[in-house]
Amino acid sequence: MARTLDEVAKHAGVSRSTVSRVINNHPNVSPATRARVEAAIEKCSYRPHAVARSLATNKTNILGMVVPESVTKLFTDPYFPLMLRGATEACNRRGYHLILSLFTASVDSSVMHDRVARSGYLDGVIAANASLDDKLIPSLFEEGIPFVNIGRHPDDRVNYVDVDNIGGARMATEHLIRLGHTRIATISGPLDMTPGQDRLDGFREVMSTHRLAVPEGLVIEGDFTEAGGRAAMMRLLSEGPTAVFAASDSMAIGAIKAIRAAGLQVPEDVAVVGFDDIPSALTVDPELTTVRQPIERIGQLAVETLTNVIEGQTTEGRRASTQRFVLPTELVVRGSCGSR
Amino acid sequence: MARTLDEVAKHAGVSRSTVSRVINNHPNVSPATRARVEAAIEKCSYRPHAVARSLATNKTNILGMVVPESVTKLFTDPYFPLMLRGATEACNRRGYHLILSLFTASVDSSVMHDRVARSGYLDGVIAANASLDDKLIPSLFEEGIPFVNIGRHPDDRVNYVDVDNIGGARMATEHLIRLGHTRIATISGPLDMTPGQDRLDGFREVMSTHRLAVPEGLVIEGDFTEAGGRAAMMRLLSEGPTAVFAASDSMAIGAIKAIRAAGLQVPEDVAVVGFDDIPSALTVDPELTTVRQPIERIGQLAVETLTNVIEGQTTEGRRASTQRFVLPTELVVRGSCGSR
DNA sequence: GGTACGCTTGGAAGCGGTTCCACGGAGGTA
DNA sequence: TACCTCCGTGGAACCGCTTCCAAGCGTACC
Repeated sequence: MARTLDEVAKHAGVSRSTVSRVINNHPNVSPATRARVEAAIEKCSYRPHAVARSLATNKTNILGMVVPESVTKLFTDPYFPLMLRGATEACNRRGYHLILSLFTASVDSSVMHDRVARSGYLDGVIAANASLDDKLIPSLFEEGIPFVNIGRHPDDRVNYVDVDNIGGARMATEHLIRLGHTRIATISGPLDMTPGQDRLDGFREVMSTHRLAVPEGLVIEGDFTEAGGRAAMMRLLSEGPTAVFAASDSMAIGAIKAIRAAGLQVPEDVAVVGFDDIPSALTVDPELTTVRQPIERIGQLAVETLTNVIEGQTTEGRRASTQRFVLPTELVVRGSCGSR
Repeated sequence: MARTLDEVAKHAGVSRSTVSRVINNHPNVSPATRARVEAAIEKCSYRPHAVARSLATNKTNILGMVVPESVTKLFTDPYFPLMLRGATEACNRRGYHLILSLFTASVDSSVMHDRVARSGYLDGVIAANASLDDKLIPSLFEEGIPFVNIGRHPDDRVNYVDVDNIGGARMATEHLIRLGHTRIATISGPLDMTPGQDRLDGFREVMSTHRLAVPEGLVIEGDFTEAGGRAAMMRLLSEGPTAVFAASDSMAIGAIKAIRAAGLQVPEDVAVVGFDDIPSALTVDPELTTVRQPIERIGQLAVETLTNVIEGQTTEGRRASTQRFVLPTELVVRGSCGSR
């Protein structure tokens, strides 16, 4: 029941410095002393006081996962739990804790920024899809807190982990074209978020390569939610597309419902392709053709990258170069595009 | 850019005790001094060092949300993000941080227990649906860490927040009986989890009240997942039920797919009722009749209860009585039960 | 046999706050 | 006027750990 180093030291008949050395695996402790101290630690069932240790070392082993307000409303999308599970898994392996901060309307965002950037508890921060103009990133720079963004960022000091959104959108669009569609609509993500932009860019690029027109009316900006996808699809239907590429599975599911509600069939009348490959892509009928991104891996990689940065910073002294990763995406063909 | 109390004190021409008093709103500071100190704080854009403060006060303002391994695999179910969003929202309002711990197979659970119960960082812990025999709860008692469980717990020292699972199951079952069904099957949750038990109990109770038989073959234990629900339903079909009560929406969705795969119709051949009212209850066709539980509110209430316990403990000196809350559930009738 | 070096170990000074205690001065009462 | 009280403030101890520094000792080499 000993709670402090001193008590353990007394039990072992050594000084508290020595106990500290044993705990931290310093090399210069004689085997005999080490054994004695370890026995005392065991006997006292002693655990070091993490806060005191943090104060002395200036390291907490706590990371922050920050979800900006613009993204908090999407938090129920299966994307987040999956990403979080990857992140916590990596934290477990690396011996870090993860503080989850969702920006909510109930608290002023400047207060939240302070709590994240200046709490003093965080060794580093993962920004979950901070949009390009989010004030979070400047405030992290200002406080000098190491961080990794999920999603690309133009500032070349920003470490990030992203998926190949453009490539994924290309594959989806190519696939629809290959199936013979020429009048293809798209429901994009929010265009102030990089995945929204990139998936639209990939779509436009392929359409243009194939010299297919993309009239104004065939592009509608969605919000990544099912309701948004449904609403967008209702408007698109009047334009008579034979296929639609939705920039998220949730929106694709909404689109399918809108198509059905209009008395049309998927994929016979309108083919649908989504993006993400969330579990409900298999729930919907017909099963959704979609672009799979390695969501759980993103969370893992973000944590791994961040901890590398943190630890490299202290051991190497100088700041290593910016870390950036782009993970591949993959087309998963199922029933909603009508290819079988 | 002052980082310490001393620097601020120097700027203001006072001692660091006085600065500390200003920051903590101690009454005995003259208005003039207070103003001078506040100006200095502002000018230095000083923030107290949270870790140092925690060491001195023995309070971190950090809560832990612990998800046992048995539950981590369910983490992608929309239940968790919703509950988490409620919890983080309450944390934001109350000025706490939330550390999220998912027990994962990659790290030994005894290590995880230590990291939760003995990290020294946590003022309190929320156990997310710890099963009755989970070793987490004893180890929290042992360490004397205040905690709240989500889900009832028989130990009468345990604070908990739960929903009326029994009542919800009763409503669902009553509804099916009211529609004329007599051969009603159920896919229960895991019976080592209290929601699994309670929803089954509510079902059995109503069936027995109405003197309806529940042969062995009409009760199958599921695992709260869609795949589990599907597998369970495939077995149930050979028993020829006309209705099924699934103890979670995910399982209900799986059941619907199994029913369809067998060439039958929902609700014409088999009526289906779920539990939870997750968003995809509206995605599935037909929309799912289900029992709504206030998921986000559970997370909020858990945090509120926990912080009350923590703060009551320090201010009142003596431990207040056990805190327990059971939130009501509500039947939401949609298409899958055939009532319209 | 003496010196130098290296390995162990203990002591003490932090890390950046909070808080107890004591002290000086002002105000109130006898 | 003398004494007591209370308020505002500074000093110092303390929270529990890490780590620098110095000292003691044994060994090896000259």
